[in-house]
Amino acid sequence: MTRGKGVRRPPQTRAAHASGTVPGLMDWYRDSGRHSLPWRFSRDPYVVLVSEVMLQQTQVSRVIPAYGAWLVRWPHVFCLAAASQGDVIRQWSGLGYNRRALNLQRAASALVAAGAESVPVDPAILITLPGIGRYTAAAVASFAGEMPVPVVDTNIGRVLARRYLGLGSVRDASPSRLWQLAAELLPAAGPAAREHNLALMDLGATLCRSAAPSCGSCPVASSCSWLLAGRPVPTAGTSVGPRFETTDRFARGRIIDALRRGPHSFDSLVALLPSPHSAQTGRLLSGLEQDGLVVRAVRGFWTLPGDD
DNA sequence: TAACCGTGGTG
DNA sequence: TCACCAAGGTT
Repeated sequence: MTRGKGVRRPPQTRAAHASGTVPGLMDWYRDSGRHSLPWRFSRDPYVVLVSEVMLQQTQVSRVIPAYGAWLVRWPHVFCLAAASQGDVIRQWSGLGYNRRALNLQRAASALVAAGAESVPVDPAILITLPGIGRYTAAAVASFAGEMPVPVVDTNIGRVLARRYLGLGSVRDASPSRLWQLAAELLPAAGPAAREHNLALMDLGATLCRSAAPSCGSCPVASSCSWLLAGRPVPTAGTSVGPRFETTDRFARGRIIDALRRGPHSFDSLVALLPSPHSAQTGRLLSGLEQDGLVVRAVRGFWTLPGDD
């Protein structure tokens, strides 16, 4: 397939890092960036899209093995578009937020149905696809397409909020302000913008962490508004929810995981929940059916879509 | 817009 | 132990 076509090491020449819009950032990135993350060696927009969707609210360490296995099985957008939904949901096992898997294939199918021969890198097109929002569209455009577009994820947002706005938490900053800041700081050339975006992201992920940031090692500490203000404490977090095991999210996950192993009767699905109630199970199955994650089969059995 | 959507790691 | 968090998106 075309997967290997765009593979190359990120440029690490001195010239690419000699200057930057954030003093100190690119020199730090050259020495301390996460250059070995597998998806950074590719410029194939399909490959980058797969990584970005998997990384939505999911840790890097959990994505790495899933990413490799996914691309072995479906190395091109054509392959994913032709896969069965059940197989796609099974392959997503362990990543959570199973609608992401379905949306990723819906996006692939929509592209192929529209005559595309590859995943586009135009963020205006990408954002029209299911499961792709502002961040993911920008990430594919910048990281795969090397287009000079700003990128704001939770890491970059936190770095910008602290360094430029003096806010301890990204939750205290307005998203539009963060995107505006990211645009103002963006280098003009696409390849340089890509490295800049990755550098900000790595700084947020490794030093400028949400909890216990390592300001002592930070390359921009001397100009950080938040640090200079004495690291004021962020506003209080959200209220505490119920135990996870009592939530719909947990029960939905149990049901999907059971159906990954094969069809189940309604009664067997009721039985595997922490507190077995047929009313709750029926409500959950209706919701899952609405999402397209489960299908009613014969004789009151339930399956993953494509397994029936 | 606030709530919802999984799962696992962490201090 | 547990509240918080993790390369967000959708409704």
